[in-house]
Amino acid sequence: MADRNDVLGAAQRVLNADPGASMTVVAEAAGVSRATLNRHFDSRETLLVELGTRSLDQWAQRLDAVDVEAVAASGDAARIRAALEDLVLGYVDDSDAFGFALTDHVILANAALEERTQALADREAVLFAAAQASGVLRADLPLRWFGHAIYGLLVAAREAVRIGDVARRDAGHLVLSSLLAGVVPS
Amino acid sequence: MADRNDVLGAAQRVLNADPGASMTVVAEAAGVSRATLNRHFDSRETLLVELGTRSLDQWAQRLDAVDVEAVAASGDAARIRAALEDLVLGYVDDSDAFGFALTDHVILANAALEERTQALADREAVLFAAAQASGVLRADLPLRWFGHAIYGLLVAAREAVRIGDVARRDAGHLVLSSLLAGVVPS
DNA sequence: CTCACGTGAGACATGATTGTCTCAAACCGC
DNA sequence: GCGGTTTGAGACAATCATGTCTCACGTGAG
Repeated sequence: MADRNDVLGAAQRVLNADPGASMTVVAEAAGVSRATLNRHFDSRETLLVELGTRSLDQWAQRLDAVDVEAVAASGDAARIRAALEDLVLGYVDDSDAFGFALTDHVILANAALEERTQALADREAVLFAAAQASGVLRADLPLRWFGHAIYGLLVAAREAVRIGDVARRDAGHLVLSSLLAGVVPS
Repeated sequence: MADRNDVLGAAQRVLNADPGASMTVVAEAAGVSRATLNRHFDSRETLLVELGTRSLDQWAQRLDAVDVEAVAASGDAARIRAALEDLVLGYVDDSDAFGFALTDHVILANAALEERTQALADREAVLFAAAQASGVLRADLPLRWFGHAIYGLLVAAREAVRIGDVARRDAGHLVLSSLLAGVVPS
């Protein structure tokens, strides 16, 4: 029997491939009838929002995993740098599964999710601020830019892998290296 | 009277704000009846594809403007570097108007557009290759990655401006600086 | 065995969007 | 001014995804 969570997982896979997939397609992919799909999720939006929530959960988990607040508070440049790298590499891994949430309009338009996104961005910003203070990140860039830049490179990596321009296993390194050092030789 | 081109411009503005806008909304924004809109464009897809074409035209124009082929052939590091900067700054300007085409699924799914996108990416790649050869770009990154990275940062900048995290006039510098030098102090 | 429960299949109404069509009015060049 | 052309307004059919509902079936617990 397909667990509610299994359904969610299948939906994630399908929508990741085609964000416009209909409920019928999602149901088929989940090996479940459309009726059952609607028993689990009142509406399409409910499903999308839940998936958005899932991706934010994952984001939060990444932040927890590196213990951003503690690392930021430490002011230790080496720790901050390491946390930053872990974080970005983790994001790249996640973008594989949650990537569609990065650009899906239904998800992006949801007020609750947007609010939570802001909250998570704030948590992240604390790390960025500490990084700037300790010389790990450039102080001449706006604090808020770092998050966006990472986001953009995630979108880029996802697309590059999809197209076949870069191997999946290289994506993490490319994002991290480009982000930190840029594309010009030093 | 609304010229066909005016309509296209209005459609661009509307869809830039809301990529899911209906034909009715587009027509209203263009100050034209839905009937007339459909006289200009057979279908919604036709309209989208035309807008996609427009954005690719703009891209091509940017490549022409810096004369990529000639610059690449010159092998002159300074010229290459300058062209690269002009190109990216130009893209950032364009992303303001054409940005929605960056992520719209109807446009991205169109075979003809995708083909042309590849062709333009190829033209761009020539410059990147010359840049790598002349030491302007890192040789340890895959050639194809540069285009994606730029694309990603454009998406990032667009979003950052939309949110209000960065001022429009700063976007170009942020993208260029982050792309070239990275976010770590040198 | 039996009963409660979840499920699949499918019919159904609904709503939104799309593309077409018609007709009257406005507009254009001559 | 006239006749051809373009437009707006609105009706129209068709399509499609959605959400609801019913009913028969299978299963699993008691």
